[in-house]
Amino acid sequence: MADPQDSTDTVTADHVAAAAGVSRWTVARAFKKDASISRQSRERVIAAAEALGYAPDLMASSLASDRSNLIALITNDFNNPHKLVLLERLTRILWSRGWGTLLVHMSDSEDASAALLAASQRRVDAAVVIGTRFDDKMLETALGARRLKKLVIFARYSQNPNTLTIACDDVIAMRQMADHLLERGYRKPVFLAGPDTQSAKLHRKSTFTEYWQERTGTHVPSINAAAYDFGPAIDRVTALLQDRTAADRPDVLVCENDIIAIGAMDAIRFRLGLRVPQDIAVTGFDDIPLSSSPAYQLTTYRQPITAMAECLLEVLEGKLTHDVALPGQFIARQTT
Amino acid sequence: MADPQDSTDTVTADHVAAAAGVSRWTVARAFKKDASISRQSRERVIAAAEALGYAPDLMASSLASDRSNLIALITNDFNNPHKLVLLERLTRILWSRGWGTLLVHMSDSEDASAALLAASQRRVDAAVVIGTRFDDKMLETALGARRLKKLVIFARYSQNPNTLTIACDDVIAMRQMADHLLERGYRKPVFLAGPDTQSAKLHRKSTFTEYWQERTGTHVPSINAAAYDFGPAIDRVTALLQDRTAADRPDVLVCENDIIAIGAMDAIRFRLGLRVPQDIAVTGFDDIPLSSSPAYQLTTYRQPITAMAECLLEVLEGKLTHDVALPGQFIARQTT
DNA sequence: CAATTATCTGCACGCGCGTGCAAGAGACTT
DNA sequence: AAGTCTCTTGCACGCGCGTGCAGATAATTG
Repeated sequence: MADPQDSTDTVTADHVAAAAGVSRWTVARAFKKDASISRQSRERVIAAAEALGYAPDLMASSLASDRSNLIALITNDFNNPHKLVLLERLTRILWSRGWGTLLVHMSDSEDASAALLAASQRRVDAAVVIGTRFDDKMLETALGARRLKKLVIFARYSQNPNTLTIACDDVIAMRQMADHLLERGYRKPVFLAGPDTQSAKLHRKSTFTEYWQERTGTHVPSINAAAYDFGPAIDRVTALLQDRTAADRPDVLVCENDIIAIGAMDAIRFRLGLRVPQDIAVTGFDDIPLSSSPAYQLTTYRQPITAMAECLLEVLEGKLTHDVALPGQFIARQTT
Repeated sequence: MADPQDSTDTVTADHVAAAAGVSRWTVARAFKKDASISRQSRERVIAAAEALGYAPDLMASSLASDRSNLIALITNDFNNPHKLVLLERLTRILWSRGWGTLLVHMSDSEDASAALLAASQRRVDAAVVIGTRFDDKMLETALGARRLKKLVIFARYSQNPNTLTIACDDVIAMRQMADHLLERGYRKPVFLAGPDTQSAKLHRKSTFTEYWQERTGTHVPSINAAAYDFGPAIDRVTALLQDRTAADRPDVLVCENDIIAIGAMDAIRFRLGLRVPQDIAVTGFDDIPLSSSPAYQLTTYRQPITAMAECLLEVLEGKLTHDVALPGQFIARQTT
């Protein structure tokens, strides 16, 4: 056993053990919940630890066990402010339960494998892909090349059987949205989606169009913005509407998310000089902070992020092993 | 030495060593830049590693050396979309150079110590406090209680001598802003700052007011929003302006950052029914994506984030040991 | 060709802690 | 009081790799 009295500045469990008059392993037990240790030993150890400023080294702990308590948060879509909300909620909740979060950027599917590799080199217990645009090929890469204990798709759907999906229930959401629009008298919607991905399932679009068809017997045309960002949305909506007469226009733009909806509103107001909702109504999805600002007042749907994060915790703890889709909250504002 | 032939699925350097017919240490050298190793051994090792799917375990590596190549990114202000830009840039650049980024949430200065503790328990090589609101007391806690090898304040100023500051040069920026406003004929500015922190130096405000005083001999009144968010900014600006006559109003609101400026614009337009810039001009700081949208077209100042991130790398590599303030880029749009 | 130098390789030891087991200390029964 | 059970504690070993040095090999020189 190393001499705990030496003059290095790092305090290890050995130092605390010596100070408390117990063995190193008892020190470890004092810091472990539900460990078999007497109350008085634990108190003595904790007191000694505080006096010395000791805290267990999680890195060494990870090496010895094989849990790192580290989660890789993987995202590539940094244009959408909603990501900030998701990141905030996830990091806060995960850290409070003892999980560390490694933020990983993944711009294209080429460096997806690099990102996953880097994460696995740090022994992450799970990788969480956050509501991002990706194709299933990328997921295959992720699951194949490197052993990742778990891969969770958060706030998005995946049809890959080896992943776990935690998302908002888009079916409930979009039906509620459609009901709301029908009730308000809208009859000619156009669906504005993000970029056309190969395989990530666009539940929102398919649910809305199918349900609308079912209720009204009419087809819903759809268009795509080149990216999940307001700029491309502005361009696409301007292109769609600029040469149309009032009779020829859709009466509502149903957008896949808020950031695109905001682009759509900007196009309607500033490029075409029309009014929302009098000339064209708009709906979004996510309820980003900006959507409640007086400039937009967007009718949208809020994802149950906190509940989703709680689910993630259960998945990480192994208590939950199946996909989850949770209902969120419809929010009617001034754009419909 | 453990038998490399056993059936566990984790591939260690021992397995690769056996496959390549060299020792474990030669394997390590093959993965280390500038290591003393012959070209052919390196090639043989790399080939064997690829065949086996080996990648060095960074966690074990951290334990053995005492560099973790991990950086804690600490932030508390998740309302400002600018944070997303900063996070994106930092994670991308840091990961590409081999640093991992741990995202840490720090809501109040109470759990600041918890956050720093958690980070130090993971042996981070440095903590980077990102452009966040904080007081120096919190920094003291951070530096005192836990050994952190380095503490870098990013995109913000600190007067604590034990930290390193990497920021945009607010003095150059705000003088340029003032010159621009004077040139356009504005004479009655009000400065809109964020919440009043005890000690974080508000360079932007003091620079602007002092320089304005110097050039015009007139005093610049200033007000504070309750948070760095558009909601509180709307309230504060509405309160400031609602009962004033045109003659009694400021002619320009100089805002500490874009998100506050956007709140100010919303207040001017939607609460007071006035026009920007005809009735009141507005300026911001940061050039967040929304500022270039047709709805705002905000005159602002872009921080040199990439250059700042490069500086951070040099600090992490120990090549740079003093504070840095870099000039950004003034961007004139339609709000002045 | 021997001697010198430059280049490359192997190894003992340790980083700080977890796992699983076995021994010790009490508490309780008959 | 001896035996049984429960609670608590100590320990050998290993997690995968880095450090610093010494020995081995190759390259160079006179």
